[in-house]
Amino acid sequence: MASNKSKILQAASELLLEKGPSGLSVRAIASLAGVSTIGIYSHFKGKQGVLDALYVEGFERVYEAMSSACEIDQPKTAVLRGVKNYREVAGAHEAAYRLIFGETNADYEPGPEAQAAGLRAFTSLVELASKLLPAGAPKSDKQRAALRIWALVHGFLSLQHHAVQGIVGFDDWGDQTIVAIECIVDNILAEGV
Amino acid sequence: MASNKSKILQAASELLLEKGPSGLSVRAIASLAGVSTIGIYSHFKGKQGVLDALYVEGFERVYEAMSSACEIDQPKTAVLRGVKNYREVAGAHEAAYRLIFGETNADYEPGPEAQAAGLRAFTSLVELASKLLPAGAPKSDKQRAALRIWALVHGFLSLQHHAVQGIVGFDDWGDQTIVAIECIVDNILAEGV
DNA sequence: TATCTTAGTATAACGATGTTATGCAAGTCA
DNA sequence: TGACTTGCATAACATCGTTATACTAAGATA
Repeated sequence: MASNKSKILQAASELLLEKGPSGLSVRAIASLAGVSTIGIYSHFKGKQGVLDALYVEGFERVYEAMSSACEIDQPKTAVLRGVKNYREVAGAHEAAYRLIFGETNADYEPGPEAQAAGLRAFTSLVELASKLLPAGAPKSDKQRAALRIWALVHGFLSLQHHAVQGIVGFDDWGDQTIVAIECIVDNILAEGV
Repeated sequence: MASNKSKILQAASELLLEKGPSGLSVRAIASLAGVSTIGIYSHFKGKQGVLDALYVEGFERVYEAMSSACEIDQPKTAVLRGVKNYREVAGAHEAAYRLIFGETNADYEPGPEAQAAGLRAFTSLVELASKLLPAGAPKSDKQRAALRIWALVHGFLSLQHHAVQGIVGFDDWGDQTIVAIECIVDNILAEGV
């Protein structure tokens, strides 16, 4: 039997997906989970706690997407695989992705555990990007390479999620992302960061 | 004498800047502007209308940043100037920038006028990016080039605004953006899109 | 056994939010 | 003048996140 705690998380996830951020109220979560509103406060630290849990879930998916790509030996192939994985995760769980990037609740600030999950995900991305650099490259170089890749991939996703979608008829966001990433990756391989 | 309408806008802008999104309540705006809450509904279409006005303001600044860079003849110099202008605008008006990218109020969806302002800004960006392509290049190619640049610049800004700021000690976001943009620009100049 | 502590729940309420119904004052035009 | 629109103020509405209070059930301790 599922615990009330897990039922609350499940309900919150469903609501965020189907009703959007504005439908994610404490009362709605409690009602869908079949508990009283106070349950949100006994099992989590209020709405903030529930959002934190979803935030962690979201970044853990990113972590796995990067880690699995890390297993590929060939550096460029591994990075491109990671980018595709990242886009798949962001597409399949758009609500969680928006939460991660602060587009869900302006008041929400991730708590310590949530930030730790973000750090783990970023670390796995740095590890993936490091494959493009010499083994002994300094940490700051690795981070720079990772950020360059992440900025580009996330930038495309953010524009894609944004109203620009309506402005410019465009159906090959994924291909465009890959082309641009290849350009950046080749540059890193050739010149470092 | 300033009209009540302009006083409301001014108050909303100040509140968003100083108190953040959560401080931007209808009552707070009205109070700071020295009008009654109902004034927000006679002069604008409620909170949505005020946000629309700020949204338009924000995109108009982006438009100007792109247009002024367009006056530079040398293509690469013009684009780099545009990127620097864009980052300056986003930095000087971070609250407005976040509003534009949906990080302020999850419920808010830009109305028709706001979307039109966004389109104008994007058009000026396409015009700027077009300098990198042959004069007769198809519109879709120009849009692709513009999106590639925009995604990278915005991606860096979004990560910079994000919690990543705390995760990775990093103080040369601007330089990193320029380096990556140069890579993309050179690639477009050499191979098209 | 009897009492105490603790966790989880339910009800109801608090303050704050966006919005609106009602009423009033002033100006405009027939 | 009389009918009308426009702008404002007050007060109220439903909903939001949160919490104070009280109750139940289980486990621990004497």
